[in-house]
Amino acid sequence: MTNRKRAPYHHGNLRKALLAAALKVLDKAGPDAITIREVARLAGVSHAAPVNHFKDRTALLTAVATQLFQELDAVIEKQTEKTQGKPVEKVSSFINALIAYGLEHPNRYRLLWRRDLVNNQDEALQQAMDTIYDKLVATLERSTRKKRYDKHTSAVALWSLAHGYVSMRLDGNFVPMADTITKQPREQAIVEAVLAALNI
Amino acid sequence: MTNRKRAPYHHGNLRKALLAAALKVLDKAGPDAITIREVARLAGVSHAAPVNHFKDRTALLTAVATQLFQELDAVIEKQTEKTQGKPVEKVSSFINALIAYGLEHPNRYRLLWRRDLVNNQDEALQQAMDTIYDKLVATLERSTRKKRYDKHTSAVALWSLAHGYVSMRLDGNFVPMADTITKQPREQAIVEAVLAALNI
DNA sequence: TCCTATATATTGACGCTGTCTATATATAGG
DNA sequence: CCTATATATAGACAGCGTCAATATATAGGA
Repeated sequence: MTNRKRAPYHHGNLRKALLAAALKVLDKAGPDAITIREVARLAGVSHAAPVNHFKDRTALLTAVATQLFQELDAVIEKQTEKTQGKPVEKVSSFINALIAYGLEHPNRYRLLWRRDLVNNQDEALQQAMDTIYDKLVATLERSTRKKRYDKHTSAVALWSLAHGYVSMRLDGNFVPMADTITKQPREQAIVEAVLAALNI
Repeated sequence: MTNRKRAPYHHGNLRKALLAAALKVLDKAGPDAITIREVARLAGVSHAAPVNHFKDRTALLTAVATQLFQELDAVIEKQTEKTQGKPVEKVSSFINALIAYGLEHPNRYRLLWRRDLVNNQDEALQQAMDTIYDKLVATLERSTRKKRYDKHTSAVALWSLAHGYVSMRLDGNFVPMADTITKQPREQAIVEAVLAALNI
């Protein structure tokens, strides 16, 4: 009857230390730079110590990604909560928070979508992702205006737009510029356009 | 005065063979599976032979990516050429061709946007990418309807939407389904919605 | 308090990788 | 024919993930 949550034996809390080290490496050098041996070094343990907490590299990255999805959820929650007004304002806040998170934390955002690096069957990971998507759909449902498309089409459109935009920005494919007609920041213009098209 | 284009000495045309092998590995196992040693094995040469044609792994992947961008350009060109009608039809064809390519060639599409694996300063690569984007902007310019947003905002919106949608689909985040209101395939609905919002 | 089962950590090994150096060989062009 | 050059090989090195064997610290029952 050992309790996983209690401080462990030798290191103190190696699991937490490894996650912290992985996050540090991630922010500095990107997803591929997270190696078992490097995080072990940063935590001050041998290269084989992490296996007691993460069975392989994929498990470590899955845990990091799960944590980041929860962080993203919290950030979005905070932004949408303080937004007053019509449902469209809530949805707008949601999408803008998603975009802002990606631009502020490039490598964290990159890991979120490197599905080849994580265990996609992991329940905690799936739940963390689903939570966010479900909240978007729920927010869309608050809008009572007559829609041309169903709620999932709207969610997919907004999510795709935001994800595509952030991805391209992080890849350096387009620079942040204002629209020459509306004078808005480009990302604001495209989100607004899609919200209007969907009649949110 | 040697001519790079002529058949080389020992292998015949190792450069071409390496690129073909890399493409084969890519389709089967994804970008990360392309290793110098594996493509050398497939080409029947020693592990150090490729260095004469690609100075390192990044150079090899850059060449593959450049080739794929050219392939994508050709596919889009073919689709838009045979599309008759209003400018909006041309733009629609362009975006649909982009989406179709991604869904048909998942690993090729993935490599295109793995900027960490290629040399982003490579001129041929940049040119191949720019060619495609420039064609989208040029196609948008054919439309004479009064726009709410400038051509780059429109291009960014459409490109982001398509890229985000394909990325999420390839990650298995949403399944292909019809919109329950319009009965259209989801990707058709979202592209149509954005085209309408942009007044193309 | 001691004893033992278990959780945790270390050491060393294996095969894989990219890349470098030294060496070998085939071809081109004078 | 001869030499410079392009191309290919063989071997080495460090870093990686992972596994097996071993060591050690802790928990909980006797």
